[in-house]
Amino acid sequence: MQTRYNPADTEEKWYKFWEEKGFFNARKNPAKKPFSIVIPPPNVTGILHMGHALNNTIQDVLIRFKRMRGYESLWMPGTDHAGIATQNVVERQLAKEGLKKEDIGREKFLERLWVWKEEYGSTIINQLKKLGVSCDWQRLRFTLDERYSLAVKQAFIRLFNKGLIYKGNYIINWCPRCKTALADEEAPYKEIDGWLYYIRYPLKKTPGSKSSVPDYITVATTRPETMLGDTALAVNPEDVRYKFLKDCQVILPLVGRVLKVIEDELVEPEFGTGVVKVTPAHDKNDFLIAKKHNLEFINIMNEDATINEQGLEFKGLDRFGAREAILKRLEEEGLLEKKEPYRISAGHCYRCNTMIEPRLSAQWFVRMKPLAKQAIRAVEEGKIEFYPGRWKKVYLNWMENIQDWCISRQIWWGHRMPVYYCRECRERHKVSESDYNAGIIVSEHQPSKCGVCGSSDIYQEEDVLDTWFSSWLWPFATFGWPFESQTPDSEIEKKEEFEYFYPTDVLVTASEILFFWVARMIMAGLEFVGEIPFKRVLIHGTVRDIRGKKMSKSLGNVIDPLEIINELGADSLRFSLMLQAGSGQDIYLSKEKFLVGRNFANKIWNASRYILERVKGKEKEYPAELNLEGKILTLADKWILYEYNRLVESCTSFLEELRIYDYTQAVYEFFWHKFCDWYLEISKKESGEIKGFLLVFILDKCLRLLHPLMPFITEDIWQRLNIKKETPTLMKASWPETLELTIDKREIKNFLSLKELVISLRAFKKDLGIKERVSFLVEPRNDSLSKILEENLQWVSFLSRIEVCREGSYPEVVSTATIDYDIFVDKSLVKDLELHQKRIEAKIKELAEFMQREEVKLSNSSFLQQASREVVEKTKQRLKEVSKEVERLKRIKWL
RNA sequence: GGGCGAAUAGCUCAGUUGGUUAGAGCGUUGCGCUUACAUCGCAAAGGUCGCAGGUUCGAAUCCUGCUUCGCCCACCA
Repeated sequence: MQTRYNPADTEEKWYKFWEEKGFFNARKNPAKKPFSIVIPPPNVTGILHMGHALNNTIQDVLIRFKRMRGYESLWMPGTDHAGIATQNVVERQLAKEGLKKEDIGREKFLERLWVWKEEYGSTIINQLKKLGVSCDWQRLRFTLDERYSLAVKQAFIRLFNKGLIYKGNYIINWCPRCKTALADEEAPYKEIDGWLYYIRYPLKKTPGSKSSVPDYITVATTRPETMLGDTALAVNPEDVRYKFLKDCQVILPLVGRVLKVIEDELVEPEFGTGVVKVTPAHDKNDFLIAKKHNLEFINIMNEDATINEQGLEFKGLDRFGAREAILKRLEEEGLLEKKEPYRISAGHCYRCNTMIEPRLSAQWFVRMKPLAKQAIRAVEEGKIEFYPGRWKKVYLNWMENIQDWCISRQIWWGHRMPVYYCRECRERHKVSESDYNAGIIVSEHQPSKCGVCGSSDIYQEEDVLDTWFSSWLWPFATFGWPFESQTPDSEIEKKEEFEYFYPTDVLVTASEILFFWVARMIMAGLEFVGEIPFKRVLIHGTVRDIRGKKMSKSLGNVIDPLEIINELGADSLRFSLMLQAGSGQDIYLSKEKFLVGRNFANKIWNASRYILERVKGKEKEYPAELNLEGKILTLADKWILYEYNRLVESCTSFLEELRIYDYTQAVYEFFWHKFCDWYLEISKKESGEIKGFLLVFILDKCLRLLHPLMPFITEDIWQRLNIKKETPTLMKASWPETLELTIDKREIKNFLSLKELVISLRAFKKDLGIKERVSFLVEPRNDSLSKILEENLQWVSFLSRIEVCREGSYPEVVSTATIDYDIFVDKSLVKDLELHQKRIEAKIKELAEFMQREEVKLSNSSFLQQASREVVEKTKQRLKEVSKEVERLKRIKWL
């Protein structure tokens, strides 16, 4: 074994071994309890970033832990077709050839998309493998797989038949670059700097009205270009300032249209001038008002957000160009009163960041309220739990205010909607804006003729479904649902497999997709299979750079996990992430932070190297389990076994409670600072008949406990151990159980006091400026301690780098003390007493202050009466001990 | 506008029903090649737990208010 751990030597080798031997695969196994997780399917266009690394490491830790604990542990992998994102990639490819997708047509374009998918679609999967994830790759799914597509169609049909899907003309978020509708969740608001423009709309007095009217009325707007589509002005009904508007006509500048004047509570009299221009086809609010007041809808834009023929002279300009042109014209006509700087919040496409254009168009929607109902109940009743629990509120808050979901997309890459139209029926009905259901046939396959009129002139809906409309079925569609309508392609798509593994146990995700995905999966699970999709939801933080900025390519602040894997190893990456992933907090990363993992891996490597060399050739094969009968254990042996037991217990319960950080911390602390720093060091001076076995035993168990975190290095070392192994791989080895130990607590205390003695000696020596290995006189406070010191003298001397004397005659001594031992050294050897004196004085002061506080407490009758007896006893005991300590420290000062 | 969260050592964070002298990692300072490991070991410095009240015998922990920061939601022209 080399003196340094080299991950490159091990990682690929072991991953291949695991995968080829089928260790990742999970199948229905009645002898075992199931444990399952479905992966949040990465976009097929994705490349591994730190967020994936974090998310998947957490899942792998849980999956590996449960597998070792004896569960049939399934991790279902797959990728998401990511409609817009993937289409964009191939569109860019086409653009390089000077082509648009329309040039080659839908069919050819989709062909190219599949070619792309076949070539690059497994990139992210291969990268995940480098991370060490133990997914059941035989089950790899893709949301556009044939079988999966069937599930999507079925889901659509079922909802449609229940009346939960409808088509309608509404204002939706339109991305003029992607040329598609987007769901509200896909169009997050961002604040940008803009202006609030004050525009004068000329007034004309109507014949017969008495009041005097001004020449114009001023309207404030942030989007002057939409005025081309204005059909009314609105004021608040309570606003007395504008009552006169009833008596006049408002003329829309530049266009000349006469506008209605309406009153609506939605108008805020304090904002701007208190008069709102109403553009029903280009603003969500205006749309609602227009519906209420029966206004005319005028669409002034094309799908690429250029002005259409409704825009008169501005036709052909894009929306921002039109704004400039209109402002210029208004200014020329003296109708632009002023402008004020104003922060506008506007939706932006989550795929390409283009500013959203609210657009009136015919789209498909899912009625969410009925679906949300049971999904709310499931969480309220605790059937699904969030970790950390605070997300429950966020979830409920969103669900209770849920809006209908726009699921149609005007793109080509995706599940084309299972909707067909009968041309005859539609023409006969002269389909109007309000009657979208005429001539609609919803069906899995294209019907040969119309069920109503018998016509065979039937065509399919052009739109595809929102990608999330397929992802929300993920926890059951991946198993091959629906089972009724098809025969399984293979044994892993059998209904029994689904029934065994579903509901899944934990869903691990970042908070960003709580609404996009998690909430919707809960609704889908309950709606389509009548059962929650997962029992627990673990929400981890977002990965950020060291200054707290989200990592993104455009900011240039990404830390590439693959680079970390190449430089430091996957285990280092995994461990470092888990150690920082706190309790769902965002994590702030810099490259240096990954050194913790590398250093720890190296520590494991070297500790193992030491042990393996030490026991080399001693035994042919060590037994797997500990039999201590008739064996003599040293104090250190007992202590490490005692600590080991505590470790096993806490690791197990931490992992069961999804407290991965605590688990990581615990196993790190034990291995490095207890096992290596103390037990291994002591073992250098302590032999004993079973020392070798104990070292191997603890190492074996630590490798098991560490395996979920650091699968590669642990497997590599474990394979070198000469113990009796129950499986060919550590992956499938059993998770450690606590030992039945009969260890007297006093012995642990005695060990700890020796440990404290060593620490005091080291500090004492340093304080006094003694570098050489000189003799110290150590006097135990009682006889039994005296015996203990005698027995452990060797390692105490060794670890404290002094000669421990039990008898000595010092003419002049300096002394210090621990609770149980007094320590003396010949004054002539002391080089620097001052530092030591100062520290002792400081310590005395600190303890005296503490004592005072405790004394006050104990003289307080309410404390004595009301605090539990246990607490009072403890306080008294503590005070006694501290006062003893102070006495001793004071004595030292006089020497 | 509504909701959620955070504020603890120079930095990043633990601190689970209120009860040892508030912890760790990194960083800093000093010492050290001792039978694995300098990607190491040892020792040390460093904190009125954001502010102000309140509850309590006792508050980093519970309550109220305030300040600062972050996130999410919303039909803020």
